[in-house]
Amino acid sequence: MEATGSPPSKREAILAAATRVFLELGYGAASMDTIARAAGVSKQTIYSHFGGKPALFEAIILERCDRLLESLPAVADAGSDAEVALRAIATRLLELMLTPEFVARFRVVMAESSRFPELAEVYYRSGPERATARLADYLARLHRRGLLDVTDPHLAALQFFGMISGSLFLRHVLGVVAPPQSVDLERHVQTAVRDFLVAHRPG
Amino acid sequence: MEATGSPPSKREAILAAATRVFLELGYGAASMDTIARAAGVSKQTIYSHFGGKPALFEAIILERCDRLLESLPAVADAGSDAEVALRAIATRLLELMLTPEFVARFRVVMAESSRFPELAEVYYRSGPERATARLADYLARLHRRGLLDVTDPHLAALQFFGMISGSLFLRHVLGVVAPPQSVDLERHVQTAVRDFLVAHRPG
DNA sequence: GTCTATAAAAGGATAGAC
DNA sequence: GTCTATCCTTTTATAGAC
Repeated sequence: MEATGSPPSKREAILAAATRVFLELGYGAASMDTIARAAGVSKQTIYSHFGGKPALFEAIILERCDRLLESLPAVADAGSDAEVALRAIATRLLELMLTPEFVARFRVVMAESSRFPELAEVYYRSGPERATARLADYLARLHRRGLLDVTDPHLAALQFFGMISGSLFLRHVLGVVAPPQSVDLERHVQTAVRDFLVAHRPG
Repeated sequence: MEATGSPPSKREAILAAATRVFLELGYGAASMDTIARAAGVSKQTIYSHFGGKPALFEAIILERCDRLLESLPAVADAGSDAEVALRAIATRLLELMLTPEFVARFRVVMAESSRFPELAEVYYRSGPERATARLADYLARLHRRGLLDVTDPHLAALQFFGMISGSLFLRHVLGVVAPPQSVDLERHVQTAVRDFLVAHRPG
């Protein structure tokens, strides 16, 4: 909104600080005092700009909601080999989802999904859902060109993403650091993509 | 612990009420006052039995932690067809994970995984990890009998569970109720199992 | 707009009677 | 063991000066 110029305004300072504090402490434990101190402003300034704690929270969650998707490769549009493209997509997805910031954001959105149902839904629609739709489009194109056998692109996309990220993300989001059976990410991606291609081999 | 007899003791009333309140409101928003009222006891009685809020929380999470796994079918041990067995496992897994209680429990454990790191780890180890290990065992047996080609049972189990539950659970845990593209669970399971079998066909 | 100071409320924990 | 009443801290939100 506000097409304010270049100087790092108080508003931006508040947004940055609030993001840090909310993601680190969660909604409940993050106090307006802490955020104010972290931003180097007074509490009143925050209330002037955002109105209250709930509004500030929604602002910082929705702020970068779309940017997460942008980083998913448009590699699907490149005319490269399907296996190469799927590996690139899978690798990028994992790199993104295992990021501490992504995990923290996911945690806090889910934790507050009862208090902010609309927020959780917007988060899902602008993130996972659009990513799935984009992959489904790509798979449909491969199907039409006869390179892959995908009768239900949407379902296939869901299962592909689940196979890639499902178990690993679960472990990460629960904060399990030292797994008994460590997983080699590269090998994981390679195996999953190969299995997917075998299952959808045309003819 | 306490081999107390049959009468619905105050302790059990507290545990039941605390479970309800914690799962519904989350750790932060659940006050000891609310729990006391819900249990029909005074606050002091709770403090006498459990010592404090953190201890009470850990008690109610760890209480049923193991029971979740028990309900996963030991169907793998039956000498039935691999496809039938995998479908049964997948179906049971989804039935379990899409339960409101499971989702609520998962949400609250993850939301508090920063405050209770050990708790989150115990939760993971006694739930997802053991389930994965059990499935990996089953896949290894199928491999030895030449019925399936599974060189890395643990990895395959992770990917199978991910493919089955990953995307659907994500959507559920974010509270998305009305999906744009609804998913037929039975069809989902059938497709996933078939793809898995094709990818691991021996020979 | 921004700050300091304060109000008003809620929650975790405890003291003391029975 | 259990209850009632209370203390103390923290937190959201606002009032008023500059």
